[in-house]
Amino acid sequence: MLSSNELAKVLRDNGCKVTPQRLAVYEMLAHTKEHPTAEMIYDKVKDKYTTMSFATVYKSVEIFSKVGIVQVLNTGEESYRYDANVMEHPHIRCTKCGKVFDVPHIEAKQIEDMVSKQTGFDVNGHQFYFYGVCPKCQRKA
Amino acid sequence: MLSSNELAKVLRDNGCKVTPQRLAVYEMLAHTKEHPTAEMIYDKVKDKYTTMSFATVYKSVEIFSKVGIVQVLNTGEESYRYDANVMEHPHIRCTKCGKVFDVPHIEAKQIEDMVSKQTGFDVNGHQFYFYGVCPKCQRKA
DNA sequence: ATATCTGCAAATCGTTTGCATGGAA
DNA sequence: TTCCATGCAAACGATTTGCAGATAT
Repeated sequence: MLSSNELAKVLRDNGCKVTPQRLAVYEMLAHTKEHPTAEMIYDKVKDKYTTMSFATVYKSVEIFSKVGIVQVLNTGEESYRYDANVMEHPHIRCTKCGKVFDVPHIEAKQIEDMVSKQTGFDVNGHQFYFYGVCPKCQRKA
Repeated sequence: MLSSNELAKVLRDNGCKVTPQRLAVYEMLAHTKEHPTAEMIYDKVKDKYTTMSFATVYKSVEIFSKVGIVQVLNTGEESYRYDANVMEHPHIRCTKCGKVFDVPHIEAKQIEDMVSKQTGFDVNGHQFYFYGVCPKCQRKA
């Protein structure tokens, strides 16, 4: 979660220009907890920047991902989701309503160490996805 | 991992016909550890059944997945991978060569319980993906 | 006999790319 | 002024679908 100034600095430090579109895309990501897809970002940002295009959304999140200020999620759906919280943390998707939530915390270091021992891999990352029915959908049933 | 007879029974019990193509696709999946993509399945099975089509591969794995004898993996790549081992188990992908391997075992029950308490979800599944460099690629470097 | 399956080709959908114009430095 | 970015439209790649002919039961 960077402020606009911090974001601008990161972009410039990486030889990228600071544009209103990029600010808007990052802003949207920093202010949501819904782990939006490219389409959700586009729909939201288009309200303010009516000329916004899908291409710009994709190009923006690609840069953000490359410079390490946004992470890309793939929860097994058709489309990617994006998260401005770059701390590795588990996610859980409701199989009824499709919403994706954060899971507070899991001490993954030990687990990675164990996996490294078991497989001989030099482990440098992971993604944990859980699936189930969210509290709201449980109440509906 | 079902025998041909067991597979035939499962298919018939679900109102599906037993065809040579379906047997071949399942056979291929049951005899590999490489967690193949649809393309890898197609390439392999085409050697024996020269008329095999992509459509049939996709339709076959969809049925297998629906009746619960194949699981679909999504390790964050462009394409899905398929696994005839339906036991929930973690996978690890080498970021150099792209190969996907099984991770022996993690006691996930406790972790799911913890996630359930933290989120209020009725948790009924998970996918754990690890990323790193495999032993072979480490030696090359 | 009849419902299902195969396999081709066309369609779809998310994502990427080429390129002319526009904007940041 | 000089790149780099935007945004349209076309391209792309994995997957899905429609449908006519073939096959399992």
